[in-house]
Amino acid sequence: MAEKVEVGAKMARSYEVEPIPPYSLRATFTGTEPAFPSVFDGRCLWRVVRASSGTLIPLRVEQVGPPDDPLLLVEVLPSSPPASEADVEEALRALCRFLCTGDDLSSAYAKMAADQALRPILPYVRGMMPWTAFTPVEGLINAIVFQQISLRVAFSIMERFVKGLGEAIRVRGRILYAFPSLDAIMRAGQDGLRMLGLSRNKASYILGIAEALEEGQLDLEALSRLPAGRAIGELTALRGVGRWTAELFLATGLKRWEVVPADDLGVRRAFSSIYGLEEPSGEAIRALCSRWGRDAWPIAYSMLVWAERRERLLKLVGRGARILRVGGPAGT
DNA sequence: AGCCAGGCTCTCG
DNA sequence: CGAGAGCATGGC
Repeated sequence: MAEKVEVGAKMARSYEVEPIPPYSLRATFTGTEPAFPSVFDGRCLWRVVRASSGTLIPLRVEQVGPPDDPLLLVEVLPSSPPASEADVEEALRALCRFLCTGDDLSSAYAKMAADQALRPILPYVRGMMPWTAFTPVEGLINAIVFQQISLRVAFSIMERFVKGLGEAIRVRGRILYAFPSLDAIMRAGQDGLRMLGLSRNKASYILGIAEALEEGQLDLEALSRLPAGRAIGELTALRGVGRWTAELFLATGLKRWEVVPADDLGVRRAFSSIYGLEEPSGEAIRALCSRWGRDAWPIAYSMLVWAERRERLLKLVGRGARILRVGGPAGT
């Protein structure tokens, strides 16, 4: 321990990461924010990583190259205790997984280009990586918090949850938060969680999951090795986890991209408007996605973002000017 | 004001 | 079994 004190105490260390192009941090996070405590300020992504040693490691990431020749500058900000080499390596690995720097979307793009309805979307989503949770645990808790309520509300509750239970770190004149530990969540208990805006049900779901994780009855990483169907089965056995939650978790928490939360309201809206389907069922969407294999979630996510963005645009235009209608379902 | 929002569980018939 | 109520907060 002692010899590491002077190494990282004051000086920030920085690293370079070369993502697989095309890659755009800005396209990935503007309009589609990461869940708190990951923060994107328009230029940099800020995040505190909890290493398995327990050390909290604050990171700052900035993209310096263009999407087709991308380079990420990662700064390991000073912390106390200072991060060891092993801590830093672990933090960088987690960061790259989160940022999808090693994920090649070229086959997803090829499939979109070959699809009449998706080809026009492609230029708008190139370089945007699928929304991802920083860790599996975070992904599962996010998915539970996101149930039913609007994204706006869900994000604000996540922020209260993290600020209420996660460690705060002051760095570069900013306050960053670590995602709450399982201990902190369990200490908060039912009442503590409810105070943060969670419903009775969601508070108890999250407590149940935290306990199962702590006692080793639940191993989220182990689900990575199961076929998707079996993983969904294991997950839905948990109280508070239905099919939607299990699928969203697999796609965003474990990056099982052959899985799409097909019953999701936003996904259904996207498939409806882009393919001109009327109230498509989850099964209809699954059928369409199944031919995309592991590109299913990146493609569905692209559709989701584009449809949402277009909706917002139409709403905006609708207020002032005349609408020039382009494509979409023949709605009356 | 009241309803809906990126669901799930519990209850009841 | 299928249908319905209740739930947290924020926006419209």
